[in-house]
Amino acid sequence: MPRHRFTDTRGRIEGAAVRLFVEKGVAETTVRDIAQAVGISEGALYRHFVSKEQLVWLLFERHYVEFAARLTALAQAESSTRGKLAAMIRGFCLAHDENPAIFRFMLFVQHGQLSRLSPGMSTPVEAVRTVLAHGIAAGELPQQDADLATALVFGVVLEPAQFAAYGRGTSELQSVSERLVAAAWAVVATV
Amino acid sequence: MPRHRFTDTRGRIEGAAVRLFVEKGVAETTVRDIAQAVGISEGALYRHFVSKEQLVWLLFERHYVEFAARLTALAQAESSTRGKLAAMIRGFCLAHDENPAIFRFMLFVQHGQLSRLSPGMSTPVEAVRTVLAHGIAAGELPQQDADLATALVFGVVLEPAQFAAYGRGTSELQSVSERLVAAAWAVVATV
Amino acid sequence: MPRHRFTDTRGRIEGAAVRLFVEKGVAETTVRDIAQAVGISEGALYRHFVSKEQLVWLLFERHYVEFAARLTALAQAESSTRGKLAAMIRGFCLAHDENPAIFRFMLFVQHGQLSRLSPGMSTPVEAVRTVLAHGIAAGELPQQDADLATALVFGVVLEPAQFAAYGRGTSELQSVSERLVAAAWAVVATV
Amino acid sequence: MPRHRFTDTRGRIEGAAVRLFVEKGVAETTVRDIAQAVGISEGALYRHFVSKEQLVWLLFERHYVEFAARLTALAQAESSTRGKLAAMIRGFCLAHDENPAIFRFMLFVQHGQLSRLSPGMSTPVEAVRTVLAHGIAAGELPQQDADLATALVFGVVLEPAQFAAYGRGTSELQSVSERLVAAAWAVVATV
DNA sequence: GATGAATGAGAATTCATTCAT
DNA sequence: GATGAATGAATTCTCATTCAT
Repeated sequence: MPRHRFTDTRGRIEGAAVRLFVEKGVAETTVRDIAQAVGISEGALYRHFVSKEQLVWLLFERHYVEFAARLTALAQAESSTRGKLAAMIRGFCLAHDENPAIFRFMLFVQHGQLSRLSPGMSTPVEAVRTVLAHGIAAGELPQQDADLATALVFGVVLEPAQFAAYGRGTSELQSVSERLVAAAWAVVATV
Repeated sequence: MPRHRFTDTRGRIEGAAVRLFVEKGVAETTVRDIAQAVGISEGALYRHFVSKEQLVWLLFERHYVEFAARLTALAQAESSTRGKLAAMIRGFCLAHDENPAIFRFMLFVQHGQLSRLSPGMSTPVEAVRTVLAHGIAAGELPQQDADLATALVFGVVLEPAQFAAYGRGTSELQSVSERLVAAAWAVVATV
Repeated sequence: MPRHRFTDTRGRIEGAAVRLFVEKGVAETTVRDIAQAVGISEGALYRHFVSKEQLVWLLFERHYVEFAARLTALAQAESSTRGKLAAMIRGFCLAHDENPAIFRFMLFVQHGQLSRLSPGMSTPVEAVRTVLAHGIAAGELPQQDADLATALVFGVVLEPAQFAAYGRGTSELQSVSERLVAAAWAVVATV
Repeated sequence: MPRHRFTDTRGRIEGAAVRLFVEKGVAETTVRDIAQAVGISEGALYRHFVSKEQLVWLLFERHYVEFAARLTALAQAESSTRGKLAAMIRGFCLAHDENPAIFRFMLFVQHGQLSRLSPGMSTPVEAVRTVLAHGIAAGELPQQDADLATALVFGVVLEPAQFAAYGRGTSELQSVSERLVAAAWAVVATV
């Protein structure tokens, strides 16, 4: 029975950490920053996390894997390549708007975490690439390099998110999700 | 203009710094790392740069401004919006292939520097946005939000560069530049 | 006298502490280490001991005093100096083999504690020294410095224990106790 | 050219460290303690040593190996086992009196460094054991376990050193070296 | 211009101890 | 008696920067 049954210190640490990592960068965020944001001592953090490094990795890995699964599920609910791609793009927009900090942390701030992913692990990149590669093989998309196609789709959805973070354009993506769906399709259908 | 024709310590510092900043991140690169890469002492670095911060800023600002000017010049040499955009995309690819480290440093690594740009300063973003806004005003492009259009164009060119950096797809962009030109056009012409 | 016949948490703490102190050193053993070894929480330890320091002192002092008394009793049961010394050496060997961890803790690990002993307190060193000093005074041993003689006797019995701890020679001392008796006698009889 | 050509900061750090390690123990000596004793900042220490751990190891290993070589050389200059042993005992006494702090650090304070010695490395223990084993094989000493004989010889010389450190008996060993030589011989000749 | 030892302000981490439950 | 989160002081170590030579 925790001292404060309803405080959820661990969750508050995670929230503060993601927010600070996005705001200032991982290296620029000190353990003290996080502790102060949560309102606990620095030492207390170490009851919940082994190290700052582990905290970064945990946050990244969990959200990255969850988001990959989410994208995959969205794609599987559709039958056509176009439908799958559209569903995924909308999934990106939704995820961004639900929690822009986590979205940005996972997709921009990574801080070298990508190289720690174990080879077989499913990632958002793999999720999108799988759909596109199948679409190309099935003739639903023109013949093209699947990696490049994947990069273009990611660019179409990530760069508006990046712009949003810098105050250019809308701060939420769902209002432009159909535009992004159209752009993503255009980019892979037009070779 | 090198200080000493054959040593050009300053240039070697800049080169090593950009490379290390891109490889490991700015915060993760120590002054000692840079000095060792160049083969000089740490103290000697301060003959050439006031501080690490100033070095980062100098590198960023110079290349960012130069690149903006380059893009603007490329656009001005063309008359149609389509021509201008195509020229700029090819300019992106060329700049990337000339020096991927500088390209990445300027467009990915530097985010902390963006806020230091003085308001009126011309940037790559402004260069592209200007062309697109004119195209929209002139009816050469469908009515749309210029910021979003700019983001999409940037996504189309930056994400393949990002993928290249992670070893996905080609390492140079010029081989796919016409594909990127087509994608960029598709993304702004298809609303 | 155990507090609870079947749990005896206090005894288990003491046992685990001695073992860990010997294995890793006092400073290197954390309260958490001890608590984990016993299977209780860190806080619970403080129900039984005021502080880590007090635990160390308690363990040391109790065993040190007990062992001194034991040696004295063994000596008193003999009449000749040779008999007294032999009995004490056998007592060392027996004590070592009964519980090598306590033996080592008391005689090797504790050096910081020695200075806390109150001046008049009887110690193993005093026990041996008393016997030797009497033997010298009574002419049963050649004239010599009693402190040095005591040191030599201790060396003869402690160093084999030290070697045993490092896996050199036998792990128990009783199998060589007569050899040690002979060596101890040789060392004080041969000047 | 060092800033202070004649300051020998590194040597002063080593001296202060050995002294403090012996006085207070390795774990109880902080990097700050050492820095203050030398009169430099904590950070400055790290220009000379990679870590506290490395400093401990360096000090231990260097002196341990040197002392082993010294003992071996002393033994080799003699022909009989008795002569070799006597020379080594005198070598122990000399080394102790030259620098009691280093002697104690190397032979008592070790702090787990012993386990880091590479298997083939020559040590003081090996030096003594080799002489004794040869003496036994050559019939110059009675048949006996060489490890136990080595332990006894070490006990005869180390325990007086230990007593000296605690203020019992003489503070220097050379005044009793012939007594220790006799004791050492008695201990291995009397089985 | 160059060197590299030295500084001093943190940074991450550890740990004995406390205390609300 | 027991729990384990929390504290706060210390500890090891890092690093941009300075400066005597």
